[in-house]
Amino acid sequence: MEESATNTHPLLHHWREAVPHDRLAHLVRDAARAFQRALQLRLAAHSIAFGHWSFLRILWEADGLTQKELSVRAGVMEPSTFAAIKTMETLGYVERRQLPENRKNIYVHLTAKGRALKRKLVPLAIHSNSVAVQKLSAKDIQTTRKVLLAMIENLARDELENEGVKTGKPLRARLGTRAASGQG
Amino acid sequence: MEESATNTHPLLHHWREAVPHDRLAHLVRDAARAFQRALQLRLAAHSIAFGHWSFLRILWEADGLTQKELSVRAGVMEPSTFAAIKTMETLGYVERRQLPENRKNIYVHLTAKGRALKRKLVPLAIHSNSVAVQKLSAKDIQTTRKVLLAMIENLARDELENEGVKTGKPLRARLGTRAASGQG
DNA sequence: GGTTTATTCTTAGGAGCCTAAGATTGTAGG
DNA sequence: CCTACAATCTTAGGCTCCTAAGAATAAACC
Repeated sequence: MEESATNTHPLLHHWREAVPHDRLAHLVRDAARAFQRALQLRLAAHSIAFGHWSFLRILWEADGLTQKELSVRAGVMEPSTFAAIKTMETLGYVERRQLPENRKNIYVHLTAKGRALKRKLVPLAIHSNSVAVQKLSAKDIQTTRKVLLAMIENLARDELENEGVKTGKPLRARLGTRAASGQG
Repeated sequence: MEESATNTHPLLHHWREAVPHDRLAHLVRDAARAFQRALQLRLAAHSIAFGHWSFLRILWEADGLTQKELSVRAGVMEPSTFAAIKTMETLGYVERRQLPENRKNIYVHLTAKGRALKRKLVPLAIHSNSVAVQKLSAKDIQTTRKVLLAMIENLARDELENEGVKTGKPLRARLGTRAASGQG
């Protein structure tokens, strides 16, 4: 490739032609970054961190969840949630409350300020998604959704199965029950 | 959702049912993380950092590239490449060389040690990919590839078009020429 | 030739996510 | 009750990637 066509965005590089069979992971990765950049740029115009978006969206639908529940729904580990929620508390988007009946759990509640963001932010996400799916058929999108979901499940299942068979570290049984059924 | 089914891997949470139309970005994101986890676990058994993998693979195919060229091919920014290559140099996988004809460029060359990793590491990636595509038809995979690529291009094009129209920061023209043609 | 501009590498600092391990609180069993 | 275990939050530190800005070099222009 000595052509060196007009250089564009890094993410656009040479996907167009060189797509051997083992590049699927790269493609998914690049797509994820493209999505993140797109939304991040729009959120930045409102001074919202990308990492807060996921939690805001969950809380708009279900206020008062614990950090643990937020972690599960956002698909991230507890420390990630903890850091994000702490910052969001500082920014005045949420409050962290304890109940006398269970002082272990921290219940996260939106403030009026946090609730008000919904109206501003949701359209940004919708727009990003619209941009992404331009000129693509609903059928192909649906197939992609199915494939992505299946890959997530395939990889998660494999990880669970390989639990104790690690060459290096023991890794402990940190993933809980092995409930991955089959295909969806 | 007070059900609290047997808790599984965070990435598996509630994708199965709740997939409204604006969750495509999430799905792509989760898939990317699943891929990363899968490969990372296997690479860790050989004490290879996930972030080095991309560069090793590029160098196996094209040794002696500059850091800039590596950045473009890996789809990351220069500082990311710089940090990775520096570490890889410390680990003895690559050497950084300068030529008298152009003292600005740094040419990155694999060492014997770096070259030897190929035999060990490539099978790991192939296996990860095989796991991911289990039970999926070649046709659906192909569609997914097409859709992901189109989304990357759609989002990149949009970013370029919105270049100067930022509400917040000027953002400068850091993306170079606006070469995004049309559809692929 | 000398000044401006562009390219490339580098430094500095931050966001988002992770694992490992500690602290606290709740639960179960003897 | 009191110990052992489990669940949740928290701390500490690391990895990957980013933007912004500085430094060095090359290329372009007058």
